[in-house]
Amino acid sequence: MDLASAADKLAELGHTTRLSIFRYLVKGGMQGVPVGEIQAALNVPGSTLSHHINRLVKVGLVKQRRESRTLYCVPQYDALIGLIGFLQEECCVNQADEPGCDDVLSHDCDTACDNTQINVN
Amino acid sequence: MDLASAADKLAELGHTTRLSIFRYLVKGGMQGVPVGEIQAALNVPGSTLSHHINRLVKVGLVKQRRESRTLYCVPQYDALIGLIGFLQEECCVNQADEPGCDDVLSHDCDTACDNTQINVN
DNA sequence: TATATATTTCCAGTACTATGGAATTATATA
DNA sequence: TATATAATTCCATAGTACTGGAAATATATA
Repeated sequence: MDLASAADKLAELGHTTRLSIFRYLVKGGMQGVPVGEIQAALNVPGSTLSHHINRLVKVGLVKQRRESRTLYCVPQYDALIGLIGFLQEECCVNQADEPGCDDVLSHDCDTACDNTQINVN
Repeated sequence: MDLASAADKLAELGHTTRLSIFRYLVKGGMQGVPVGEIQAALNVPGSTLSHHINRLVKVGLVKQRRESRTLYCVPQYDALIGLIGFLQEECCVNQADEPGCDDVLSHDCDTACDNTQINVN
């Protein structure tokens, strides 16, 4: 992922309502959640919600699937994974031979199988 | 990290100039980078740069240390790690017994020691 | 003290974002 | 066709962000 599209995604997630929407969609799973259910759960007026969902769709974090009158919103895991990957590779693992974030990020791996030293670089 | 402060950090990283600044600081390492060096490297007017750096400082992604006339900007890895952790835990690992992002995110761990099945939940 | 360097704060203009009621579109059903 | 449901688009208003020149602050040195 390039810097510009990473910034776009970060900006859209950088709003409490939209971040809440995305989190709710993830909890709902891959089959998707109807707009109306999000509206009831998060208590956001319809038009406001629609604007926010549209922004998430525009940057590829959410896709929509219509089933008769109901629009299902589906979180795009790949987009988020790509974003996390950008942050880890471009903004975390550190090119100056210093610890950076590697120690903390590889922590789960180390404790899960504490035999090999993993070099993330 | 709670949702509100995650959103704050995401919003500040969601701007190409600020994301470039943060990435440049990470490349520079933990000793920090003078404001003037960032200005020369990214070719941003001083006052504009100062505004952007201040926003990164306000949400805890950057700290500053003065050494005589020079202000060094230091990236705060912990803040970014916390943010990545929030995204992984709240928006990626999936509560509905579906694959979610786990398969992709645990890939490095699995290949590093392909003996145990790691349960991220 | 006068001057130079490093950076910020002040200020103002322009642009974009957020919000939500009202009207509209899409679809289903009586 | 008339009515109901699901969600969007239209529209206007208010607020916030972005930008950068000019003036101010902080510090060092001649």
